[in-house]
Amino acid sequence: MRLGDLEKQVLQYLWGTKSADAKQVHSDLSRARGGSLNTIQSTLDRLYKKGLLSREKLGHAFQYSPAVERYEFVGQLIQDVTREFVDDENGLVAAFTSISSELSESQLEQLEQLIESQKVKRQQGDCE
Amino acid sequence: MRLGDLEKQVLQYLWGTKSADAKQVHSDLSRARGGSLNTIQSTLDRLYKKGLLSREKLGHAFQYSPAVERYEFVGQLIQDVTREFVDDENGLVAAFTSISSELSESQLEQLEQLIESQKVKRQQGDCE
DNA sequence: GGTAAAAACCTATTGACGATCGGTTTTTGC
DNA sequence: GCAAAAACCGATCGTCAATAGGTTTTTACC
Repeated sequence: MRLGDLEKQVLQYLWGTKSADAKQVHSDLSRARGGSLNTIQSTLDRLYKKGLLSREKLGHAFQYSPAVERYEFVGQLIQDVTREFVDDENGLVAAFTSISSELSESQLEQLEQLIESQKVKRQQGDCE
Repeated sequence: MRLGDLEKQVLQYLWGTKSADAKQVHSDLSRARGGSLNTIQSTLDRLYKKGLLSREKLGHAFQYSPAVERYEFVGQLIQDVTREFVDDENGLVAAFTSISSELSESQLEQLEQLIESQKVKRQQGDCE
């Protein structure tokens, strides 16, 4: 999934506001960077076609909102990039090893809890 | 850091063999996909200029080898992609949350140990 | 030391793709 | 129905990877 700079900005914007039409996005983003409404429109359209945004006719214009949860998406990208460069099953863990030294105390703490709760979740009812 | 398909293949190849010259890379990779020696040469050169390979004149030809450790590199990519889409400090952890459900039992185990050893490492001598 | 082969290097050309925007069609509201 | 707004189409530009031909440089051997 290749995203250009503007696409990223727009996506970020929508993660922040949850929902907006082209005009809104343009008026907020163009403040800092200029560009025409059309550019924003086709960027929104591109993101929509990539499945990253959903849209709905609300009155006159399309109302766009993120179709993917922010951290879901980043998680997906992480898995993509891992699979892309690592064959074996434990590549993610290996890559994480090299990251671990740069994590803060509290991040380590959070991760530990995350893992713990994941393990608990599996012991009791392995639903779905 | 944008890498094309061939660049990835070459990088993977060199992570596997540790060191090779253009001719070797070409003869091994072209078996499956064809392409000229020149293509491999400029791909190696591009990767070298990106800092992903190092090279050394060995006899006549350049001997290329990875300048980055495989999992270091993937770890870097993970951090890049995280920073790119997440502002706050805990983005990586949040993204990891969405990944955690897809991890195997043993992967969770490994991560837990990794975190534990990292914590221990910090308690005793917080060197450098 | 001159010459032929090999390697490095330079330089297009092609193909994707994002960014940008002009122009046309469709929709909407009065 | 008509004017304004929005959607849609298409063209151009810039970037960059892939590819490979051609030229220069290096190497090795006689």
